[in-house]
Amino acid sequence: MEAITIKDIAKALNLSTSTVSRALRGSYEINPETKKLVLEYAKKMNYHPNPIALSLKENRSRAIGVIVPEIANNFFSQAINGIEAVAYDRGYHVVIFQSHESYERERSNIQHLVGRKVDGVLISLSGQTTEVNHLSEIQKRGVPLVVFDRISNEIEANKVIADNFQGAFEAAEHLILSGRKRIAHITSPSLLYTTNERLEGYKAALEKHGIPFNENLVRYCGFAPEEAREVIFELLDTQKPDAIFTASDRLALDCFAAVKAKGIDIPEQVAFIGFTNLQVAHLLDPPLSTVVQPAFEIGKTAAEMLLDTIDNKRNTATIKTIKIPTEVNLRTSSD
Amino acid sequence: MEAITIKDIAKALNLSTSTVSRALRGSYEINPETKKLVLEYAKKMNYHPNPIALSLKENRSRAIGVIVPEIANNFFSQAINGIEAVAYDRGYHVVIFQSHESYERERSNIQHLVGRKVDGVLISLSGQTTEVNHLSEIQKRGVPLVVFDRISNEIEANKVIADNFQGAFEAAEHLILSGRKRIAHITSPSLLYTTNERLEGYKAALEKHGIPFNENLVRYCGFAPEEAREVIFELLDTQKPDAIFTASDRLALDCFAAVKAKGIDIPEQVAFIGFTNLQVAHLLDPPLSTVVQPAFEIGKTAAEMLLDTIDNKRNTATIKTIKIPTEVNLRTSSD
DNA sequence: ATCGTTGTCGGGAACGTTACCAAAAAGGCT
DNA sequence: AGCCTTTTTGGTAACGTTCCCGACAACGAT
Repeated sequence: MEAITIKDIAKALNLSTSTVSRALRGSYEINPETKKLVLEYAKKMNYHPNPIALSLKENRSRAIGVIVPEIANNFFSQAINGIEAVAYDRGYHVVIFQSHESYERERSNIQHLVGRKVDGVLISLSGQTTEVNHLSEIQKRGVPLVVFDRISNEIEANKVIADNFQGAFEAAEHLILSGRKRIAHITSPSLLYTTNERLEGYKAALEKHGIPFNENLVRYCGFAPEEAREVIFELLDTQKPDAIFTASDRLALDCFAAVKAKGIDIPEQVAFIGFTNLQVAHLLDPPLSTVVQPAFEIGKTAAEMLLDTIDNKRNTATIKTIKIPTEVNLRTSSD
Repeated sequence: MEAITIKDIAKALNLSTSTVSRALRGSYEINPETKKLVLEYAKKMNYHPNPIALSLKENRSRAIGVIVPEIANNFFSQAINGIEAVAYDRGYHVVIFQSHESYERERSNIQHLVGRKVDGVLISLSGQTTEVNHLSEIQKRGVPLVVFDRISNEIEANKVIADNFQGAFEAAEHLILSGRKRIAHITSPSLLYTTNERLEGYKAALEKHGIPFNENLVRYCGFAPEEAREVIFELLDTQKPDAIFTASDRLALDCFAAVKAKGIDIPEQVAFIGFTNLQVAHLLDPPLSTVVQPAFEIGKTAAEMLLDTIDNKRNTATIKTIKIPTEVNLRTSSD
């Protein structure tokens, strides 16, 4: 069973395709009776306009593309839910892609999206992405772009991020106030923007409380599965921290597991606080203190910005970075 | 900056579009020198064929669609990773959609996918889906379909599922062997196929060990956020179970939280085992026993089946259901 | 010299849709 | 009666690509 087209309708009703087309979109310049005839027949035959033909003609698709490193990451899947909520409301479809932290995949995804004529792109950069030519290129092609969470200073676009500095500051300060002195910070590769923001927050808290910054207590950790475990073991052995502040979902879990595997008591020997969106943080042993990012709201805000520029409701000349507050959830792991 | 087309190349090189087209796809009947000329110019100008035009012409897109209830569910995001792994290898893009457990959204997603001429669809049914006309319709249109995990008996298609019966059987049996008598089963809405499979496994284990099946110990629970909590509270109060076996990620977490909130000791008072793909099961308090489904492998297998039928490497006349073994991971919550 | 063959290319239609330009009929105006 | 609007419809090009068909030259064979 093939899909019915405007031509089929035209033939069946002895009309021209242009008449049918206009009737279907309710043009004023068409006889009400003809219009009714066409609409009824279309309904009966379950006619749906071919979106591909429309895209080819109009150079748009009524869909926006989203690229995230990993949907298995709770933060990103929640952000996507925020994006979908507003996009769906405003009549846009959302096409989801994963870069799997690979720069190559990210490029390929971008290629595919612009080829498919998405009306805009929302992206959170992969951990390997060090240059952003692929992004400025689609901007040159006129594709609206909003970067969220994993942003880069090198790209001029609207951006939405959590207040990483503030979150990290509060987390570190809390550890300090509970009497910890050797506060380690385990974080993502240093080329990520969020990494630096969080590091700065951490440093600021130390400085405020007169604790000298000790480079040896900071570890950058890539995305390889076994890497985190090794990094944390080495850190524990050589630096003997009395607190750990981690910078992401993934790292929090890996570190948490590693510390427990070593038989170190949390929070007695080492206090722990993570920057994460885990929904199970309160069910862990012990319950994990977290800095939570408003993932859904970040997605929602980013999508709104994007759709506003697409629909020309936003001044495209001025770009803007929206920062959304984080929230600190203290539980027993950092007591 | 607009994308360059075959016409542009033709004009620039004083050739016809047909010649350029053939040169680009390396047709034998084209002068090697002309071919070289065209290819070099195309490369220089960064030419990429317009996939939309191709789709319109060829009625296909080199993309497959995936519809899952919720990507925030670990099982599904892992399954998607399995799907992407094989699709990427075989030159197909993967378009991800969420039904959010809504039948309407599922229909709308299907519509969008066939409109966009995906070459095949992988779907895991929403919790609200009771009839599958939207699926048989796309089959009639010739779109290959594979259903995975959340399958339905009413649709005739290739299917991939975990061995739910076996997993449930082993879980229940383990609880029985550890001396539990009143084993509750909290599960998803009864119209889901997996629900029944797991229920049957649970029943079979009871029967094997001479424990009469008690309907009051079984609870079906929808997808509303607060529902699980109420259901489990009511169950605990009225039935006093000494063990709970839950049928999904979501339910396991909600129940786990509810039981702990009530101050009931796990596993002392109530043993607990979940059917889940949580990556943090071993970090919970106490570590959670689970029946894990090979999500990645399920996705991989389903995608392979789909791509095989798309590429005509598979006999489309015979349909098949592949069942993949589950694995039971015993931890302290069920001691 | 004529013919068929081979190699190389261009023209046009088609995929489904919309937009522009005509065209025909009907009606109103002077 | 002649002309100009208005209403309603049809024809065609265009979006980017491929594919079928035909054209034309060069070439060897008869």
